[in-house]
Amino acid sequence: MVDFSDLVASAGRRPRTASQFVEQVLKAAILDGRLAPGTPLRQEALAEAFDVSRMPIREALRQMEAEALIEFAPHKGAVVAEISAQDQADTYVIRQALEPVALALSIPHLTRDDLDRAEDLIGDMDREPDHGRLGELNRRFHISLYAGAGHPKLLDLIEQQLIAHDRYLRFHLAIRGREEILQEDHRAMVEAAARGDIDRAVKVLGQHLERAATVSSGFFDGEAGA
Amino acid sequence: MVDFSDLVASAGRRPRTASQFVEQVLKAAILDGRLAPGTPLRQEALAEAFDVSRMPIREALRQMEAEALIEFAPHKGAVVAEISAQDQADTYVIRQALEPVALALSIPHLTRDDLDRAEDLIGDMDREPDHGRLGELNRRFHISLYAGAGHPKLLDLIEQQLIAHDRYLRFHLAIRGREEILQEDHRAMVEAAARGDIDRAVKVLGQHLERAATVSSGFFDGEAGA
DNA sequence: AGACGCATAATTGGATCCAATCAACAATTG
DNA sequence: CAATTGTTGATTGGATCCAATTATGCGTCT
Repeated sequence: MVDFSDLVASAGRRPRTASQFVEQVLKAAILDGRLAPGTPLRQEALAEAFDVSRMPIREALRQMEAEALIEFAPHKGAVVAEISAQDQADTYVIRQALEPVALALSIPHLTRDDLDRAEDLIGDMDREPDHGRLGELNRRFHISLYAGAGHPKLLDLIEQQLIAHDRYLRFHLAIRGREEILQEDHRAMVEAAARGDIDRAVKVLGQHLERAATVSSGFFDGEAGA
Repeated sequence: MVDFSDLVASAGRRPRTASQFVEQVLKAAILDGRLAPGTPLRQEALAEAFDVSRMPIREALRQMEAEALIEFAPHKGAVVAEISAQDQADTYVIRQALEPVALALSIPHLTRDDLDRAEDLIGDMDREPDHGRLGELNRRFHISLYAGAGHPKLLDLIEQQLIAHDRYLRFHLAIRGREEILQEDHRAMVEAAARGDIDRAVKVLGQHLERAATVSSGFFDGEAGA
């Protein structure tokens, strides 16, 4: 059983509406693994923990359903979406299709600021002791390299996939340590991007995703305990 | 001003919940252009037209926001999402990245049924007089070719992009007639897929999307009247 | 005359209440 | 004794009501 009160206590700044607040907190909790897959989300319990009525809860759940973070069944309620080898593989296939395109489009327009930010994030990842925050840093690193791509819809879509990836990264970090981050690839990508070497950067990114997918794919076969 | 009652009158079978019914009707109306971009969606007016309370309306709107079909501002309400040359270009970039991957993965596993369905849909498109329904047929055609790809998340994502594309296709059909469908490309794709010729099929698909994007891109420059 | 401020109306966000649906368990029957 | 059916409790879906926020229009002041 999960104590939802802990979640709301650890929340950041409250947004304008209660719905957004609920969504923000639940989303973060699902992504960093505090809410395990399959956990039922009872509206009444959540309402009490957040000290609001059931209505903002319902609206937040509806939106998270559309983001595939939870699964909804009419008159049955919501549960945290399951993770699976299949789902993880899907995410990698999609990232492999989208991110090289974004990177290639982005590199010609990358600014010094973008590259600095990417390098800073690599350093931040080296120093970050909390696994729960590594996912966000990794996400921001990748996105910073795609910042010049234009095509906001493309970037939104990639961010969604990176968010989905976060859930898996969390598990891998907990079990196998942080080798999964593959920081050498990150450095090589920034270096190639800084030189404007599109082909090289795209190739490294492709290998990076390929390697990450391979390392990750073994996870569900034996070690998936909890 | 739009008469929402007409929309609800033209609706199909009612799903289990009122929210789903509202969402289904509004979604279809936005996609086929009956609800123009920028149209404000007042909850009270919708509630009256659908003969339900404002609550199912709100839940439906929330979900459509997550699908980017409407735009939401706190305390201001919802409007039908705008369309733009930029948004259309984004959609094509994303489709160009995703669909060739899906097609290549799918072809080895396509069944006779899948191919028959694709061919039937080409014929249906030739015979369909209603522009509003052409989008759905085109969508189903593309998806039928990707049916063997596995990776359900990838297919869902592609379907989302095809849905987004529907809104633009509707406008092009109304203004320039149905040349935009490029049925020769469709036939060539099925033919190559049936032969198991992945390279050829992927190449035709890439050109198909390229040509469609080119034809479409001129749209917003001069002819956008309404 | 134009701009600012205040009051009022319209609209959405949230709370509370009721109805419909589903799950679990007990009683009954073959 | 197993299967089925009725009944009760829990949970979600929907309706109504109230509060908070925003837009609009008028009046006043500069």
